[in-house]
Amino acid sequence: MGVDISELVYREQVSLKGYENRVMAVDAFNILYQFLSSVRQADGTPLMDSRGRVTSHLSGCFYRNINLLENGIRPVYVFDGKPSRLKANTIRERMEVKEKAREELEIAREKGDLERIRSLSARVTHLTRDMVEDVKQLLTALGIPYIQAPSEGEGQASYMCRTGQAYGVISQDYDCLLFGASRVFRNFTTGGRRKVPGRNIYVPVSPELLILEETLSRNGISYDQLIDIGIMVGTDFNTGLARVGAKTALKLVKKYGNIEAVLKERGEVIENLEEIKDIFRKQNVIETPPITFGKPDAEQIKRILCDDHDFDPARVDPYITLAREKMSRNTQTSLDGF
DNA sequence: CTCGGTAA
DNA sequence: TTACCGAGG
Repeated sequence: MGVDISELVYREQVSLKGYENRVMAVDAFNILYQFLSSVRQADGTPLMDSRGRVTSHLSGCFYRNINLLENGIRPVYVFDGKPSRLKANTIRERMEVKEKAREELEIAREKGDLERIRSLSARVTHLTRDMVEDVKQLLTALGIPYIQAPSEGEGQASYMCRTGQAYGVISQDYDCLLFGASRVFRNFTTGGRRKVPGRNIYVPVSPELLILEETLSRNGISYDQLIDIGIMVGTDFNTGLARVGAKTALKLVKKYGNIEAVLKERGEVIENLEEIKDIFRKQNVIETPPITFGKPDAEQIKRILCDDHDFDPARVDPYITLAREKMSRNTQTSLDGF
């Protein structure tokens, strides 16, 4: 998924504390896919309401936002728009992988292999229009703004970070660095551990902050060279060079200066090279999207979660109260600042 | 994923 | 307090 340059990226372990009143651009599709694949029962079934509609995304979105708000963070969700034509291959490959997983899931169900059923169920998840709509409504009810990106959500979120409209981007993907995001937060959650798939063991997971400038300076490369490295390794918009990982790509770029020189030296070609670079450098974005925070609307939240999707009010209510208090306090302090 | 009761 | 684990919808 995305570009794998993790070996080259400078990162720091952080916590959710210490980012009060910071605007964070959330890569919405990225986080929603996480919820869809992870918020499940032991047998792989997602959470559903009484009408059989999936609610995993709503559950994840609600609790995650409560946590962010509780820590004084101001999230802005950024949704994907129309993908670049160069992403067609990646999209088709993902569909094929899902189709294969669907077939394997049938077999696993027949065998009753629970662990396998669970991991395959996570892989076949698909984000529907309705789910996206559900989340947008919930965000509005929570007073959290969202932006519809013209094209790549990561590109829009990264642009907002690069231009200081957001402090950082919340995403699992390293692509954001190629899009120029100065700070990327991964695993930005409260949960301290994650289950290893297929094994009954857990590994500690804590939020980490990826820093673009440090990544560039410590590797002795420019931003353009980082993009070159990403393209050599492979992105959503191109297949990388055979047997070239992040470390090799770094060596090659440092030796020859840029990707064009590397390709010439090796007698290789990458189709649409300039267009791919432009996707990262000259993003198709809304330059100054409106960002307005509101107060959580208890009635709307309860209508969406409890009335429409069977959430237990006893579980929802206390968090609405918490969010409302927190949001009004934040509004107060930001007003005091002026 | 996240919550919350229970065990250590 | 912290770790674990079943349930949430």
